[in-house]
Amino acid sequence: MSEPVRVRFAPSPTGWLHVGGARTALFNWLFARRSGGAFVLRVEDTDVERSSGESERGVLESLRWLGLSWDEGPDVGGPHGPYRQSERLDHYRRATDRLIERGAAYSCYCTDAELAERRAAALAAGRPPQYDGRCRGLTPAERAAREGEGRTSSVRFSVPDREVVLDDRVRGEVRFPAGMVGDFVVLRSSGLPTYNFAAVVDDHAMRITHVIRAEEHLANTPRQLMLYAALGAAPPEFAHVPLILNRDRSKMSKRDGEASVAVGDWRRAGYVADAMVNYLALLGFHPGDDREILSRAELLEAFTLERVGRSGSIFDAEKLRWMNAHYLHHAEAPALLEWAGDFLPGAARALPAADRERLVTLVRGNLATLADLPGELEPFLGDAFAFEPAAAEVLGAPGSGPVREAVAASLAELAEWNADGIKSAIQSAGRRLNVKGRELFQPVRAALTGRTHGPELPAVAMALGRERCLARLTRHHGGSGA
RNA sequence: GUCCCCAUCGUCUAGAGGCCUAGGACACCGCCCUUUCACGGCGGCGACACGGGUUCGAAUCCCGUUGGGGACGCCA
Repeated sequence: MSEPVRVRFAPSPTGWLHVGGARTALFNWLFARRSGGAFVLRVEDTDVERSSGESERGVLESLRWLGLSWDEGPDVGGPHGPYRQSERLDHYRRATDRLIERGAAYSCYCTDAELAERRAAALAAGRPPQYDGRCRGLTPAERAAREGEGRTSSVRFSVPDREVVLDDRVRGEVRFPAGMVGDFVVLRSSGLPTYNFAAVVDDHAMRITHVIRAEEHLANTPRQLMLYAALGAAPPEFAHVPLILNRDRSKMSKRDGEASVAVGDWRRAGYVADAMVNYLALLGFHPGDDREILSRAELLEAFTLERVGRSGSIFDAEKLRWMNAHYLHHAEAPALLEWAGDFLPGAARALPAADRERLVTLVRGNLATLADLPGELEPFLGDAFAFEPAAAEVLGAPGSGPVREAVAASLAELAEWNADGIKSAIQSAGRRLNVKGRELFQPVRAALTGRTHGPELPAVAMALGRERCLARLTRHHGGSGA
């Protein structure tokens, strides 16, 4: 009851951190931090073919970027290390020996080719593609014979023929009928453990109390429960969270035309971690009220497994974008500048700190991602521009329509441009041409800034490079005419 | 094929028998705000997969159908 909570996130370093993995990590982190428990990071690198140190570094880096700090892990150590499965082989070996001693596991001499052939045959015949258990009852003599042939062996678990009942924290009671799984491999012929076995041995050794993971592991759970029983260990609580889906509702994966699955890609595209965390938290979790924007503290305060849904969710890049824009729009200048990092153009970086802050504050309302920064800042930066020729070009350009004419008329009066003057210039042009002020002000300002901003803009723009703003104005209205 | 899971607007979701002529958000479509550093406000469109029960009453409970997904690996 009062046993301290210990949860873990166990990525396999075979690629970049997937948004689904990120959400699983986030839920674990939230659960741990909320209860004052420990969050353990364990690297499941038992697939030597696909695992790499580079991937591990990438995954850890993405996790750090998201701000999901861990208490124990391969980089920081801890009392139950090592935290990389490839460094825990002796644990698996010992557990395997224990299983064999108890008659709960046995050596299997079947080869990959034989197994694949039988699996295909079973499938073709409409039978479940399970291992048929043919090495289970081998006598010592038969085993010796096979070893004599030079066959290598793996170790399989003797699956007991009984129903397994799981009481899942998000799905409730789930019953798995007996006879559904065949004897599965726990230790490969290479000496490396398989996922189900390593996870059980480690979760037990690391004193994990709650296993919060994706629903794709639900079907693995009966196997793991049987292993806990055979090992004489008490299983942790399980909570299987629904999958994150592609548009076609299949498990989210990288494919053409779909949103990126890698957290790092979103980061590089100018998304900020707070928005990502907020968005991911709300995929499958609901705070219980109408809030959509929740800080980490609010998420922490609201999070419970009881409020995690049961059905899969499609990853909606549009909503993520909206949320990202929200965070950008509401960010204080220092935070925005910190987030901006490499997205900030060199010319802006060269500015005095006060100007830099003023500049980003000015354009932040127009940003959807940090990648919009260079474009939004461009009118205020860069080379000086000759105003007179540009203005002449606009005024002499063809085109018609009251708005365009009024814009041109305003421009003419902008020779004496200053912060107070722009509005009266626009208004007087509007009066002359009988066009509502709003219709004029909008396009002029939109042209100036790319979108909307208050009149302080001209003053700032003037200070930082008014010619450049005007260049933009002439581009927009000089070309499109009416 | 077998087992398991899931099922409310296009999408994320609220809803735990009457508060529902089903609420919020994104997107979309209109309208409004620009003597002011705030990036907003208002409105519209739009869903309980289907069929049976149970009940005075069902989006909510039960059964079935359909649909979708996941798992059945010496991947995790």
